[in-house]
Amino acid sequence: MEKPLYRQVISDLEKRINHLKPNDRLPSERQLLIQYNVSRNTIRLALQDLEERGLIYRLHGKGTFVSSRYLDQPNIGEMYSFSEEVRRSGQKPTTLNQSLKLVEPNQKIAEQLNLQNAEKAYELVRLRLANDQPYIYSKTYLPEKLFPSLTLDELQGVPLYDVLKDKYKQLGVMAFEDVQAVNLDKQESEYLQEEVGSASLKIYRKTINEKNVPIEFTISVARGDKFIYRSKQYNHLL
Amino acid sequence: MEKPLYRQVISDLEKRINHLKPNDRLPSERQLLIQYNVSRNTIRLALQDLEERGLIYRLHGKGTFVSSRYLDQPNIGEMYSFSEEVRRSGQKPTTLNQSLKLVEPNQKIAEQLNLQNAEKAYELVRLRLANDQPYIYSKTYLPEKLFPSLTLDELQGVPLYDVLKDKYKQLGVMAFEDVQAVNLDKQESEYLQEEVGSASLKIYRKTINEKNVPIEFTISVARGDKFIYRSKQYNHLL
DNA sequence: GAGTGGTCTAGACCACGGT
DNA sequence: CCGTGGTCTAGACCACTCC
Repeated sequence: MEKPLYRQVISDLEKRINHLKPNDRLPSERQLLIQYNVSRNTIRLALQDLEERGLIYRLHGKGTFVSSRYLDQPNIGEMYSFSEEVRRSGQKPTTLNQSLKLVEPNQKIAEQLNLQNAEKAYELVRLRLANDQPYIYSKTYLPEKLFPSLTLDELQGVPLYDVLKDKYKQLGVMAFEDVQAVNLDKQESEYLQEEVGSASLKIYRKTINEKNVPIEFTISVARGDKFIYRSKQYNHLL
Repeated sequence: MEKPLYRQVISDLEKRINHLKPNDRLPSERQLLIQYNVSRNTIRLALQDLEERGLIYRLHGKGTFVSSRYLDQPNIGEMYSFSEEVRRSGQKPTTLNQSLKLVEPNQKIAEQLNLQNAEKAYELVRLRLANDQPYIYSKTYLPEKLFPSLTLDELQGVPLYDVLKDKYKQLGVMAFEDVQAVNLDKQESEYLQEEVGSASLKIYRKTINEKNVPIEFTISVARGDKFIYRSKQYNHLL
């Protein structure tokens, strides 16, 4: 059970790219298919992956080039880790796990997690602070099927993703996020210690594993005056 | 000069998806290649695009399915392709180019565009609408150095990025975006025909070319009740 | 076993950029 | 003109899911 060919090509090209400088040219697709002894389709699968992830860019009629990445903020475009971000900015992150309950998901959540009939989900409520000031209030839903007998205890002091990965062998490989501006309602304003009506960010995130199965769905509310959502977009349509 | 086959398949499949419900199953790839009379490769190119954009998901051995949406409202996303996104959701996009002026940039903008001393920048003010309703009010700054003698005329009816690319040979390969929630001030509320104080999204975008030179900086304000910012995050730790 | 998506081959022609 | 990436074909076998 070998790794797919195009995955091997990706790994090798990544190494080669690390030894190159931004805007250096890579060998042409026809040269690469000889070097790796694979078909052009396989080369293009690999290059497409590298392009999507922003390591290279291609110019029709000219060639394939190394992107100038890592030049600005290093963490954007990657999966978001609140604690790491806060620490990076020199502040102290705190996570208050407020409750963990097994619940009957409403229709919207069941849809997001692809739950059938009466399948249940854990609801984890958290409040996240930086330097003891509230930043984000969030509710995370986890399919019971994938995480049987989850307890609040095992989540204390450990990043959620680590528990999902190490204990339950569920690794998130991609996340879709929708960001919306909303005015805070009464309950949210109490948690975030901010006035009712203040602008804040509502973030919906669905994380999937390598088999495209949803492993987590989170709805967060973040203080608008303190929180900035950053992302990176690549060529494709530009 | 036809649209590529797989693009036509994408357009058609998007229409079909709009008439389906989340988690509905699409025909198999082998059924689709008969329906469209193309090769499997072409079908897979189309499906891959739809999957990347989060419209569908595929499960090995099971099939291809319609993704669930986070929110009920028709979602418009992706700053950099407003017109396409709007068209995609079956609405009519309009762009009102309100003014184009050569200005002395303030410090923040000069910083973002790497402008020296007295170098100037064009300020392009635009209002973007879907079905004649205002969605986004934006100010775009373009270095005069890169786009000498830009005129409002040449921007009419053409996507901005096309003009930058075709006439000035400036191709954006990457964009950094910061998204923040703000309460609308008086002027913004007039443009967007929304109440003062309503939550809205403020989006700062810097686009760079293949040489890592900033070619554009845009500050946008988008109606919070209509606009959703969508992005995808990867786990780079694999 | 039948049907699905995932990987892979060996060709072909087109569109674009530069000489 | 040649070399580049972009599109496309018609096959093949593998890995997974469900019955």
